[in-house]
Amino acid sequence: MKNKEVADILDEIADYLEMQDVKWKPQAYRKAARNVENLSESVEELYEEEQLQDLDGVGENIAEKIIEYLETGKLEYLQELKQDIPVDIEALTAVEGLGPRKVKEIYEARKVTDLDELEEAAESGEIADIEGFGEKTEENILKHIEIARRGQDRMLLGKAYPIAEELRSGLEKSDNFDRVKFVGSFRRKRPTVGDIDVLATSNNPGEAMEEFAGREDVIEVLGSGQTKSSILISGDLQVDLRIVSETSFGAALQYFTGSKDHNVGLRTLAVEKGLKLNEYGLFDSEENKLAGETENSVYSNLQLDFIEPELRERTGEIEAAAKGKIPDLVEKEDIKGDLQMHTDYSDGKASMREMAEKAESSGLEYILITDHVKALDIADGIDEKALIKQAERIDELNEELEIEILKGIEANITGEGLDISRDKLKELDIVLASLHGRINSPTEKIIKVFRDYPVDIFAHPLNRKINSRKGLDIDLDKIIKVAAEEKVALEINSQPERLDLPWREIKEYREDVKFVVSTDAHSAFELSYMHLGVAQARRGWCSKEEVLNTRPLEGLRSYFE
DNA sequence: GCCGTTTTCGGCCCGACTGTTTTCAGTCG
Repeated sequence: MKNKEVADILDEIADYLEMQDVKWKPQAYRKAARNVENLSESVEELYEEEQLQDLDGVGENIAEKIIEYLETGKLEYLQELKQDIPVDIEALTAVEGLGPRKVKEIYEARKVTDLDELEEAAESGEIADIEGFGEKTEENILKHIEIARRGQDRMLLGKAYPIAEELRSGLEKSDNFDRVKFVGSFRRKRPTVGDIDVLATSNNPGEAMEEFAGREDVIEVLGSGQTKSSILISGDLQVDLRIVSETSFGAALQYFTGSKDHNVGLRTLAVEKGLKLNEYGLFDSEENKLAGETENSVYSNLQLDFIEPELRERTGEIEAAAKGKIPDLVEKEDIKGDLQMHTDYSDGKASMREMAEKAESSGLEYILITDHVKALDIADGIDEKALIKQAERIDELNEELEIEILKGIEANITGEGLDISRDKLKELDIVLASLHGRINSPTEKIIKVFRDYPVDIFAHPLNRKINSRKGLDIDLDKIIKVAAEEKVALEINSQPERLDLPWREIKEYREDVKFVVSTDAHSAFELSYMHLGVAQARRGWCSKEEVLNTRPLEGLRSYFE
């Protein structure tokens, strides 16, 4: 899968063209880059099937360049562009406030090509002297160069959540704020967020902005105006606040939630209908406002069903909404049980009782205990003897507690099969299998395990870790075909750094296979991650029917039998 | 460079904010 790689190349071309003040081409390259990046299949596949030009924004020229890069690993055109202005464009534009044009001017005036040279030039006062630059720009460069150097990863959604909630409760308590809503990728529940966007209404915009910029956790105020402010809070997390009027709150909510591509699609549709859509509302050709107070009114006036924020990624949601084909998405309240968690029998921190009581208090009807098998060296696993003891303990707790505790295990897919015997598995209610290390020909091994063992759930299928580990290179088409035949459900793992199966794959396969959403909790607190997994199921267009643990216990059992 | 049931040529999103300017360009989202 070289989608990200190809997208980066196209973005780099756009940067260089922008430096040279070329018109329109940069946008064309960026559009193509976004569409390659957002592909659900691999760009290599499109190339092999000679379908690159079917992609919106990819014409003859860009297709040729993609082909050259895929075939040779290089791109002559980009090399040439680089020769004219040999700078590390990616690193330099990562400095807040520096874009391609300024990078070019700094290069031409001071021969700065990378972050070290930039720092040197700024420290010795050589930047402020460049025409069009000044003291402030130089200061800002010095202030932001360290952040650029750290090459910040986007923050995990699960990590941003508590920060965002605290922020919201603070703003909601204040008299300066009336309505407070999250927008942007946080509202769309993308697995990672670049910043947190907040939309608000206020009777006192000036004071509201002042209060926002004066918060205790503010490290730096990046900008502050009448309607828009940006701050940097602890952990290098940027928070943007926009204050809008009550009458256009819905339109602003729609606009700032994005995604950008979704909005482009909506605006195009508006234009086709002779209307105009912006962050202030939906207008007809005489500038009469047709909608804007609520988000719903914007969609309904475009003759569209309401589109949930999680779906707004331009993967066909606008077309579906026009035909009334948006699925009724699964909700966290639909979830009746949690089918992966670890206890102090293996590497979990809490006892079974603690886990069960916490799950019960959050309204679940059943849980599945899935400690690791001992053979797995990454965790302090459970052996067969302890498994018997655990089963007895589960029986005891089931006598005592309302919630039903099911017996399970997370078995490891090894080179030879599973690291636990078939006989042992038969004594369990539900069996999870997963991959941890790397093995040779994983696709075949996984399929063999599905065929040979009574596996019910394939846990965290790609075994990816966001920002640190790429997913396994496995053939999901083949695996899911067998999973469907053997009634193996695919897990949507709710751990913030996993969120695996990822949403694009969920969307692609949701008609072929069933899913379960589980927390994989290793502590009682982590049981609260369920909403993160549900959000990814929603991003994957899943309805309640496609998620097995929305069923009451009997329904779940009957599926796996 | 891409795209088109109004076009194969002429459009391509645009407003807020900052810093540097005396009216605007660059950046960001």
